[in-house]
Amino acid sequence: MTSSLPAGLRERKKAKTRLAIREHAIRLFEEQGYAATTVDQIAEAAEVSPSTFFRYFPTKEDVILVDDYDPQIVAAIKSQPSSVSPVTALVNGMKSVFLTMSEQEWESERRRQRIFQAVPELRARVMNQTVMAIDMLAEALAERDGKDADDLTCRVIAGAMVGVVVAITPPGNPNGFEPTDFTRIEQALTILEESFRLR
Amino acid sequence: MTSSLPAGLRERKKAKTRLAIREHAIRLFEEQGYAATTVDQIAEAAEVSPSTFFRYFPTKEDVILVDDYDPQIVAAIKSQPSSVSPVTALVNGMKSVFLTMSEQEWESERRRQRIFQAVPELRARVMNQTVMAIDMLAEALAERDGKDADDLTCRVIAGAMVGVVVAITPPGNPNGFEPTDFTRIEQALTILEESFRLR
DNA sequence: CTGCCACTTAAGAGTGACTGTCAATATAGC
DNA sequence: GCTATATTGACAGTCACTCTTAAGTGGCAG
Repeated sequence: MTSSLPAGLRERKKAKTRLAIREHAIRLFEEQGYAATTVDQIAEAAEVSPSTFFRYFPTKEDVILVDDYDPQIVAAIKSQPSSVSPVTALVNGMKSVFLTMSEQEWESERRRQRIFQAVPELRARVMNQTVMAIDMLAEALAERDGKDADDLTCRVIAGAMVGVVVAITPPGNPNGFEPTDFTRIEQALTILEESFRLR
Repeated sequence: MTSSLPAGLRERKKAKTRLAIREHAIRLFEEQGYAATTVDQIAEAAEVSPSTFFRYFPTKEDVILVDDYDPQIVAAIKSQPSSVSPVTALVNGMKSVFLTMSEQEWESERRRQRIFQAVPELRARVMNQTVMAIDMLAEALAERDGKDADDLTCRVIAGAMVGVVVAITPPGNPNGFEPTDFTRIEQALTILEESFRLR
């Protein structure tokens, strides 16, 4: 019950190597800072060659830049009936993902967030990822409501909701995203909700 | 009436060098592509040394990444009475900036946008800049309405409006931001407006 | 069990962005 | 003119990232 079904021995080895690189990378980033850590150091710690590092991650940034959660949230939104308002659907979707995370997952997420906050370069890429999420969200809303995939109103709602989340996500908090902060997001979305007449 | 008041000869020379670097850089980006253009090439074209390039622009990206407009829009918003709704204030602010731009400025802006669209790396930094603009906008709204600088409702409104603009800004259009597209943004913000009860 | 194929890896050379230092030159203020 | 300061170019060095080549390893057919 390690994870899913890594049939071949090759696949398992790859997954292990990938994980080893990421964990050593994050550890080194925490210990020495992001900029001060070289790819060579990460490769050495993970016991692979530097070129192998780049076979697993296209750039040094990507080693820490993986977001598994957005797609899960989008899926959770799609599964809700269109009788639920967009804001409620988003809040429910976020709850179903964040409130079922194990303490271990939270800890891992916290470590990543802390590094993001400290490195403007990484922050920029995370923000960009978030902006990309608007598209997915707009599509999910449209699908749920049986509208056109590029329906303008859906795009507006999706954009507004993501904008609110970004605006409220604690920029000063060095730890990023705590379960506590989640209530703040819910509160902010409620303010938006109260301003919505649509649907 | 060239621009402001470049008293010393030193200042004038600096401004000229800065402009020369930027213009040659943008021209080369258009001709050869962003990645294929080296800093050395830009420096040579602008007749300065590579080290001088980095004295004017901290990174290669920064040579094309200057946004003079956001602060102007924010200023225009602040100057409006609080009787005007946030959305209307934003639309008016954007109008006062974009509709008074000369054709030359539009052309220059189009060229930049075209390069942004083509280079994911630059897109990410622009998006990040846009997200940063939420803070400025939230502050401007709060100041205008005599509220606390970090008033939650103002942050929500600012986030939602910026989110909508980002969501609607033509991602497919290789030219980015045309006067025509501006009406689309206004339309989208109107949809949001109609959904606002606040103020 | 054995040899073959596809995939994965290490090693090394090369490119280009970016940093820091140092000396030479140009400018501004006196 | 003379001096403090600002700007510059030359140079060396680091590091992310790419590409090529050769060797190792798992999976599979004979």
